[in-house]
Amino acid sequence: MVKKDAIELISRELYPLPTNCIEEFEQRARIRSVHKKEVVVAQGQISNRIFFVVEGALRAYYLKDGNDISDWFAFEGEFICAIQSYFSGLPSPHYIESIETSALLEISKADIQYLSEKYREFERLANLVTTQTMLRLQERIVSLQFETAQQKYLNLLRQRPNIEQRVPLTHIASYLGITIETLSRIRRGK
Amino acid sequence: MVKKDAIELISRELYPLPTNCIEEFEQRARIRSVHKKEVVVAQGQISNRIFFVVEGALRAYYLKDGNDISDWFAFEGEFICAIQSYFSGLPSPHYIESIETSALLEISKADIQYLSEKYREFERLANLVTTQTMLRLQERIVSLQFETAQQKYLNLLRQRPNIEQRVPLTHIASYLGITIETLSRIRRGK
DNA sequence: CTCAAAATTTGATCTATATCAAATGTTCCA
DNA sequence: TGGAACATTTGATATAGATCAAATTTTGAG
Repeated sequence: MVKKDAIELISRELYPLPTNCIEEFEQRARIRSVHKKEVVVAQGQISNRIFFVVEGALRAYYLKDGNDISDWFAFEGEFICAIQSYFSGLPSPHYIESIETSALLEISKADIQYLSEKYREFERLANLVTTQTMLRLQERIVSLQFETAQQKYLNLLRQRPNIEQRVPLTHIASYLGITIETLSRIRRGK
Repeated sequence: MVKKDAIELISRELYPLPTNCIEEFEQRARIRSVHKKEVVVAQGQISNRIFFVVEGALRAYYLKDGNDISDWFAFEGEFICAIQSYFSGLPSPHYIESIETSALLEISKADIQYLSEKYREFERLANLVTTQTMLRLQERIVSLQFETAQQKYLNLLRQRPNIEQRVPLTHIASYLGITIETLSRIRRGK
């Protein structure tokens, strides 16, 4: 069963959870299938959910002066959420949308709080996800701060070697803070 | 006494800690005075310490092609650490240095782990710091990703209205990902 | 399959910001 | 307290990457 498998995967890969915790996790989480381009969180919405990508790919993006700017990608085995809304309880500046037909494990903040309260291991797992996210954001800042368009592109390819097979170049360009035209020219030259 | 005051401030502002926890925290943390420009963490060093700024100001920076690039500022009431080294246990790419004569509350990862294990409240406090750091990094990415030099500067001033009184412009410029000359010209025009 | 819509590439400019250089202004310690 | 070291400003020029425009390629709904 997909749900149990996903939770066991999380437990195995991130932080081992005791059996009862896994069971309660299973009761409170749900599996959700989304088709390509489906919007999972809309801008302006208050979202208190975290999504774990079981299968497929999603992205978070926001609009700046009408332009679609990608801010985060999540593939199998990764988490995604409307980070600002989730932690502040305010409307999300981000959209979250699937890039491919995907299967998600979805869980609410209330359930995360309940499980964290009850199981210390769960709390630790949740905090591990936060810490890893923080470190990933830190890396990205360094990349955005002073690298050339080409360096940022090569950097991304190093971290996510097959992103080009799964994500349209438009999204990759905005994620890197450059235009599609510039990305295209960089790719030609390499 | 400075140490106790600092810890009580943390407990009050971030997450209330029980009395015994405060006492043990006090036993395990230490107050450290540093003079202006003192290097608290050097690049290449493995640092497993977190610093809370009781008084003064510090910055984290790294060298890229010989250029000094500021990456994080911490003032009274804020935390700073060599984030990558702290969490990975590997040598730090960052330096941490004081910008002013400062007083720091210093605590090691081992002590944080001990206190987190023993006191759930402490663990929650530590995770709160991580979460807030993550959100701050997220904001910064948005700013670096597609804003003009001027927008980034005004943004920073909005978040930290009196940073110019305390931090040399060189450091502000590199923090924003722009040159000192550009920063100077932006300032003239506003 | 077909064809319109969307994505990507290519080309010709433009511009914000970098780079290089030098003139002030400020700091601080011997 | 004088001056060397450092920080900031100002000016002249160069350039990476943006913008605008259009051609080509890919995609996917019917």
